Amino acid sequence: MPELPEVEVVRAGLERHVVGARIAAVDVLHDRPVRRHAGGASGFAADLTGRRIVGARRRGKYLWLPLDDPDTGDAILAHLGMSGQMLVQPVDAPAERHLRVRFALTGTEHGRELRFVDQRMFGGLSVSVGGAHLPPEIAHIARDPLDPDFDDAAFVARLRTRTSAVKRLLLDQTLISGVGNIYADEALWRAGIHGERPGERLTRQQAVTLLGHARDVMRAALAQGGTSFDALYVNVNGESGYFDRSLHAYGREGEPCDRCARPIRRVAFMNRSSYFCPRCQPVPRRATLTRAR
DNA sequence: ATCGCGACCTGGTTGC
DNA sequence: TGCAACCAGGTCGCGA
Repeated sequence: MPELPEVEVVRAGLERHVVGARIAAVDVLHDRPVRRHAGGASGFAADLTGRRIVGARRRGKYLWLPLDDPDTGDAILAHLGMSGQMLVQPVDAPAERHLRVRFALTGTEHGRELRFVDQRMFGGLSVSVGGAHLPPEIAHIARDPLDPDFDDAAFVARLRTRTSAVKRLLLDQTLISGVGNIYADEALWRAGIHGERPGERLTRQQAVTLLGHARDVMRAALAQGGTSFDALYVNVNGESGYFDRSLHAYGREGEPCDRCARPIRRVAFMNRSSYFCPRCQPVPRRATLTRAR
Protein backbone atom coordinates (compact mmCIF):
# COMPACT_ATOMS: atom_id res chain seq x y z
CA MET A 1 0.00 0.00 0.00
CA PRO A 2 1.43 3.34 -0.90
CA GLU A 3 2.09 5.41 2.17
CA LEU A 4 3.66 8.83 2.15
CA PRO A 5 7.21 7.80 1.24
CA GLU A 6 5.98 5.87 -1.78
CA VAL A 7 3.77 8.74 -2.86
CA GLU A 8 6.71 11.11 -2.62
CA VAL A 9 8.75 8.81 -4.85
CA VAL A 10 5.92 8.90 -7.38
CA ARG A 11 5.73 12.69 -7.17
CA ALA A 12 9.43 13.05 -7.80
CA GLY A 13 9.17 10.69 -10.76
CA LEU A 14 6.30 12.66 -12.24
CA GLU A 15 8.19 15.88 -11.77
CA ARG A 16 11.11 14.48 -13.66
CA HIS A 17 9.28 12.71 -16.45
CA VAL A 18 5.98 14.42 -17.25
CA VAL A 19 6.36 18.05 -16.23
CA GLY A 20 6.55 20.06 -19.43
CA ALA A 21 4.52 17.59 -21.42
CA ARG A 22 1.23 18.41 -23.10
CA ILE A 23 -1.80 16.13 -22.85
CA ALA A 24 -2.74 15.07 -26.35
CA ALA A 25 -5.57 12.70 -25.44
CA VAL A 26 -7.13 11.02 -22.42
CA ASP A 27 -8.68 7.58 -22.46
CA VAL A 28 -10.79 6.66 -19.43
CA LEU A 29 -11.14 2.87 -19.35
CA HIS A 30 -13.13 2.68 -16.11
CA ASP A 31 -15.54 5.23 -14.63
CA ARG A 32 -14.78 4.53 -11.01
CA PRO A 33 -11.40 6.28 -10.73
CA VAL A 34 -12.90 9.54 -12.04
CA ARG A 35 -16.00 9.34 -9.84
CA ARG A 36 -15.09 12.60 -8.12
CA HIS A 37 -14.87 14.51 -11.34
CA ALA A 38 -18.00 16.57 -11.83
CA GLY A 39 -18.22 15.99 -15.58
CA GLY A 40 -17.79 12.24 -15.47
CA ALA A 41 -15.45 10.26 -17.67
CA SER A 42 -16.12 12.17 -20.90
CA GLY A 43 -15.85 15.50 -19.12
CA PHE A 44 -12.57 14.46 -17.53
CA ALA A 45 -11.05 13.73 -20.91
CA ALA A 46 -12.45 16.86 -22.51
CA ASP A 47 -11.27 19.09 -19.65
CA LEU A 48 -7.69 17.88 -19.96
CA THR A 49 -7.04 17.50 -23.64
CA GLY A 50 -4.55 20.02 -24.96
CA ARG A 51 -3.32 21.20 -21.59
CA ARG A 52 0.22 21.38 -20.34
CA ILE A 53 1.52 19.82 -17.13
CA VAL A 54 3.65 22.37 -15.31
CA GLY A 55 4.34 20.81 -11.93
CA ALA A 56 4.03 17.84 -9.57
CA ARG A 57 3.03 18.57 -5.99
CA ARG A 58 1.98 16.61 -2.94
CA ARG A 59 0.26 17.02 0.39
CA GLY A 60 0.04 13.90 2.48
CA LYS A 61 -0.89 11.13 0.08
CA TYR A 62 -2.58 13.43 -2.41
CA LEU A 63 -0.73 14.38 -5.57
CA TRP A 64 -1.59 17.08 -8.03
CA LEU A 65 -0.28 18.23 -11.37
CA PRO A 66 -0.80 21.96 -11.99
CA LEU A 67 -1.91 22.73 -15.53
CA ASP A 68 -0.83 25.64 -17.73
CA ASP A 69 -0.01 28.02 -14.87
CA PRO A 70 1.69 26.85 -11.66
CA ASP A 71 0.08 29.57 -9.54
CA THR A 72 -3.42 30.14 -10.86
CA GLY A 73 -4.12 27.15 -13.07
CA ASP A 74 -6.29 24.10 -12.62
CA ALA A 75 -4.75 20.78 -11.61
CA ILE A 76 -5.13 17.07 -12.00
CA LEU A 77 -5.74 15.86 -8.46
CA ALA A 78 -4.79 12.24 -7.75
CA HIS A 79 -4.86 9.76 -4.90
CA LEU A 80 -3.38 6.29 -5.23
CA GLY A 81 -5.68 4.72 -2.66
CA MET A 82 -4.47 1.29 -1.71
CA SER A 83 -3.30 -0.07 -5.00
CA GLY A 84 -2.87 2.84 -7.38
CA GLN A 85 0.14 3.31 -9.60
CA MET A 86 1.28 6.12 -11.88
CA LEU A 87 3.36 4.65 -14.64
CA VAL A 88 5.35 6.43 -17.32
CA GLN A 89 5.45 3.89 -20.09
CA PRO A 90 6.44 3.55 -23.73
CA VAL A 91 3.27 4.03 -25.76
CA ASP A 92 3.56 0.55 -27.23
CA ALA A 93 3.99 -1.24 -23.89
CA PRO A 94 1.15 -3.74 -23.39
CA ALA A 95 -1.76 -2.53 -21.29
CA GLU A 96 -1.54 -3.42 -17.63
CA ARG A 97 -4.28 -5.67 -16.31
CA HIS A 98 -5.77 -2.91 -14.18
CA LEU A 99 -5.08 0.01 -16.47
CA ARG A 100 -7.82 2.60 -15.77
CA VAL A 101 -6.79 5.86 -17.41
CA ARG A 102 -4.29 6.55 -20.16
CA PHE A 103 -2.83 10.00 -20.92
CA ALA A 104 -1.22 10.42 -24.33
CA LEU A 105 1.50 13.04 -24.06
CA THR A 106 3.58 15.12 -26.38
CA GLY A 107 6.91 16.56 -25.39
CA THR A 108 8.23 13.74 -23.19
CA GLU A 109 11.61 12.15 -23.67
CA HIS A 110 11.42 8.89 -25.56
CA GLY A 111 7.76 9.39 -26.47
CA ARG A 112 6.22 8.04 -23.31
CA GLU A 113 2.69 8.19 -21.92
CA LEU A 114 1.25 8.41 -18.43
CA ARG A 115 -0.93 5.58 -17.09
CA PHE A 116 -3.06 5.32 -13.98
CA VAL A 117 -3.28 1.69 -12.92
CA ASP A 118 -5.36 0.67 -9.91
CA GLN A 119 -6.61 -2.76 -9.00
CA ARG A 120 -8.99 -1.94 -6.15
CA MET A 121 -9.91 1.56 -7.29
CA PHE A 122 -9.91 3.21 -3.89
CA GLY A 123 -7.80 5.81 -5.61
CA GLY A 124 -9.00 8.37 -8.08
CA LEU A 125 -8.39 11.29 -10.39
CA SER A 126 -10.25 14.56 -10.89
CA VAL A 127 -9.67 18.01 -12.26
CA SER A 128 -9.45 20.64 -9.56
CA VAL A 129 -10.56 24.06 -10.74
CA GLY A 130 -8.00 26.63 -9.70
CA GLY A 131 -6.18 23.98 -7.71
CA ALA A 132 -2.65 24.58 -8.93
CA HIS A 133 -1.44 26.05 -5.66
CA LEU A 134 -3.51 23.84 -3.33
CA PRO A 135 -6.67 22.09 -4.53
CA PRO A 136 -9.64 23.28 -2.43
CA GLU A 137 -10.84 19.66 -2.29
CA ILE A 138 -7.91 18.85 0.00
CA ALA A 139 -7.67 22.08 1.96
CA HIS A 140 -8.62 20.07 5.06
CA ILE A 141 -5.61 17.76 4.74
CA ALA A 142 -2.88 18.67 7.22
CA ARG A 143 0.76 18.99 6.32
CA ASP A 144 2.87 15.86 6.74
CA PRO A 145 5.75 15.55 9.19
CA LEU A 146 8.32 15.71 6.40
CA ASP A 147 6.95 19.10 5.32
CA PRO A 148 9.30 21.86 6.54
CA ASP A 149 6.24 23.90 7.51
CA PHE A 150 4.75 21.17 9.71
CA ASP A 151 4.08 22.71 13.12
CA ASP A 152 5.35 20.26 15.73
CA ALA A 153 4.22 22.24 18.74
CA ALA A 154 0.70 22.76 17.39
CA PHE A 155 0.35 19.06 16.59
CA VAL A 156 1.51 18.00 20.02
CA ALA A 157 -0.87 20.45 21.67
CA ARG A 158 -3.87 19.31 19.65
CA LEU A 159 -3.05 15.64 20.18
CA ARG A 160 -3.13 16.17 23.91
CA THR A 161 -6.59 17.72 23.92
CA ARG A 162 -8.29 14.79 22.21
CA THR A 163 -10.06 11.88 23.86
CA SER A 164 -9.69 9.53 20.91
CA ALA A 165 -7.16 6.71 20.88
CA VAL A 166 -3.78 7.99 19.80
CA LYS A 167 -3.63 5.60 16.86
CA ARG A 168 -6.87 7.02 15.52
CA LEU A 169 -5.35 10.48 15.87
CA LEU A 170 -2.22 9.45 13.94
CA LEU A 171 -4.51 8.35 11.12
CA ASP A 172 -6.56 11.56 11.23
CA GLN A 173 -5.46 13.43 8.11
CA THR A 174 -6.71 16.74 9.48
CA LEU A 175 -4.13 16.54 12.29
CA ILE A 176 -1.19 14.98 10.49
CA SER A 177 -1.16 13.56 7.00
CA GLY A 178 0.68 10.73 5.37
CA VAL A 179 0.58 8.27 8.27
CA GLY A 180 -1.14 5.01 7.37
CA ASN A 181 -1.88 1.87 9.32
CA ILE A 182 1.60 0.39 8.88
CA TYR A 183 3.65 3.39 9.91
CA ALA A 184 1.25 4.26 12.71
CA ASP A 185 1.95 0.86 14.27
CA GLU A 186 5.69 1.26 13.70
CA ALA A 187 5.83 4.72 15.27
CA LEU A 188 3.85 3.49 18.29
CA TRP A 189 6.14 0.49 18.69
CA ARG A 190 9.25 2.64 18.53
CA ALA A 191 7.78 5.05 21.06
CA GLY A 192 6.60 2.26 23.37
CA ILE A 193 3.05 3.59 23.39
CA HIS A 194 -0.13 1.56 23.01
CA GLY A 195 -2.34 2.80 20.20
CA GLU A 196 -5.45 2.80 22.37
CA ARG A 197 -4.10 5.34 24.82
CA PRO A 198 -6.25 8.45 24.62
CA GLY A 199 -4.43 11.44 23.17
CA GLU A 200 -5.16 13.45 26.32
CA ARG A 201 -3.37 10.84 28.43
CA LEU A 202 -0.02 11.37 26.72
CA THR A 203 2.59 13.52 28.37
CA ARG A 204 4.04 16.28 26.27
CA GLN A 205 7.30 14.37 26.05
CA GLN A 206 5.54 11.20 24.90
CA ALA A 207 3.72 13.11 22.18
CA VAL A 208 6.96 14.75 21.04
CA THR A 209 8.72 11.39 20.99
CA LEU A 210 5.90 9.74 19.07
CA LEU A 211 5.95 12.45 16.41
CA GLY A 212 9.70 12.09 16.12
CA HIS A 213 9.38 8.36 15.53
CA ALA A 214 6.65 8.82 12.95
CA ARG A 215 8.95 11.19 11.11
CA ASP A 216 11.93 8.84 11.39
CA VAL A 217 9.99 5.86 10.07
CA MET A 218 8.87 7.81 7.04
CA ARG A 219 12.31 9.25 6.41
CA ALA A 220 13.86 5.79 6.53
CA ALA A 221 11.28 4.41 4.12
CA LEU A 222 11.78 7.35 1.79
CA ALA A 223 15.54 6.84 1.84
CA GLN A 224 15.05 3.22 0.79
CA GLY A 225 12.27 3.90 -1.71
CA GLY A 226 14.19 6.71 -3.28
CA THR A 227 16.94 4.39 -4.34
CA SER A 228 14.97 1.29 -5.20
CA PHE A 229 13.06 2.54 -8.24
CA ASP A 230 14.32 2.81 -11.75
CA ALA A 231 14.56 6.46 -12.70
CA LEU A 232 12.52 6.16 -15.85
CA TYR A 233 9.83 3.98 -14.37
CA VAL A 234 7.59 5.97 -12.08
CA ASN A 235 6.09 3.32 -9.92
CA VAL A 236 4.38 2.36 -6.75
CA ASN A 237 4.17 -1.33 -6.33
CA GLY A 238 0.77 -2.09 -4.87
CA GLU A 239 2.18 -5.17 -3.22
CA SER A 240 5.40 -3.34 -2.45
CA GLY A 241 7.04 -4.48 0.72
CA TYR A 242 10.46 -3.07 -0.01
CA PHE A 243 10.38 -1.68 3.51
CA ASP A 244 9.10 -4.90 5.09
CA ARG A 245 12.47 -5.91 6.45
CA SER A 246 12.56 -2.79 8.56
CA LEU A 247 9.18 -3.31 10.22
CA HIS A 248 9.17 -4.17 13.91
CA ALA A 249 5.45 -4.52 14.58
CA TYR A 250 3.21 -4.45 11.52
CA GLY A 251 2.40 -7.89 10.13
CA ARG A 252 4.49 -9.70 12.74
CA GLU A 253 1.82 -11.42 14.83
CA GLY A 254 3.36 -14.14 16.98
CA GLU A 255 6.93 -13.21 16.10
CA PRO A 256 9.26 -12.08 18.91
CA CYS A 257 9.48 -8.39 19.66
CA ASP A 258 12.84 -7.03 18.47
CA ARG A 259 13.32 -5.34 21.85
CA CYS A 260 12.03 -7.80 24.43
CA ALA A 261 11.25 -11.04 22.53
CA ARG A 262 7.65 -11.22 23.71
CA PRO A 263 5.35 -12.28 20.84
CA ILE A 264 3.84 -9.41 18.88
CA ARG A 265 0.07 -9.35 19.22
CA ARG A 266 -2.59 -8.48 16.70
CA VAL A 267 -5.94 -6.96 17.65
CA ALA A 268 -8.85 -5.54 15.69
CA PHE A 269 -9.00 -1.76 15.83
CA MET A 270 -11.08 0.57 13.66
CA ASN A 271 -12.03 -2.36 11.41
CA ARG A 272 -8.31 -2.83 10.80
CA SER A 273 -5.50 -4.74 12.41
CA SER A 274 -3.18 -3.27 14.98
CA TYR A 275 0.11 -4.91 15.87
CA PHE A 276 1.90 -4.16 19.11
CA CYS A 277 4.20 -5.59 21.75
CA PRO A 278 2.24 -6.32 24.93
CA ARG A 279 5.29 -5.65 27.07
CA CYS A 280 6.83 -2.60 25.44
CA GLN A 281 3.41 -1.09 24.74
CA PRO A 282 1.26 -2.00 27.72
CA VAL A 283 -2.49 -1.87 27.23
CA PRO A 284 -3.87 1.20 28.97
CA ARG A 285 -5.80 0.44 32.12
CA ARG A 286 -9.40 1.46 32.14
CA ALA A 287 -10.35 2.59 35.61
CA THR A 288 -14.03 2.63 34.81
CA LEU A 289 -13.95 -0.86 33.39
CA THR A 290 -12.09 -2.16 36.42
CA ARG A 291 -14.60 -0.57 38.75
CA ALA A 292 -17.55 -1.96 36.83
CA ARG A 293 -16.41 -5.50 37.52
C1' DA B 1 -16.22 20.52 17.13
C1' DT B 2 -15.53 15.80 17.98
C1' DC B 3 -16.28 10.92 17.82
C1' DG B 4 -16.76 6.39 15.74
C1' DC B 5 -18.59 3.47 12.32
C1' DG B 6 -19.92 1.60 7.63
C1' DA B 7 -19.24 1.77 2.74
C1' DC B 8 -16.50 1.61 -1.16
C1' DC B 9 -13.41 -2.01 -4.20
C1' DT B 10 -10.77 -6.46 -6.10
C1' DG B 11 -8.40 -10.62 -5.80
C1' DG B 12 -5.75 -13.80 -3.06
C1' DT B 13 -6.39 -16.94 0.71
C1' DT B 14 -8.93 -19.77 3.85
C1' DG B 15 -12.61 -22.85 5.21
C1' DC B 16 -16.20 -26.14 4.51
C1' DT C 1 -13.22 -29.53 -6.64
C1' DG C 2 -16.28 -25.61 -6.02
C1' DC C 3 -17.94 -21.88 -3.88
C1' DA C 4 -18.61 -18.68 -0.14
C1' DA C 5 -16.59 -16.01 3.36
C1' DC C 6 -12.95 -13.38 4.81
C1' DC C 7 -9.16 -9.99 4.67
C1' DA C 8 -6.27 -6.04 3.18
C1' DG C 9 -7.09 -0.43 4.21
C1' DG C 10 -7.44 5.31 2.92
C1' DT C 11 -10.92 8.29 2.82
C1' DC C 12 -15.49 10.09 2.94
C1' DG C 13 -19.97 10.78 4.66
C1' DC C 14 -23.14 10.21 8.12
C1' DG C 15 -25.51 10.02 12.64
C1' DA C 16 -24.80 10.84 17.34
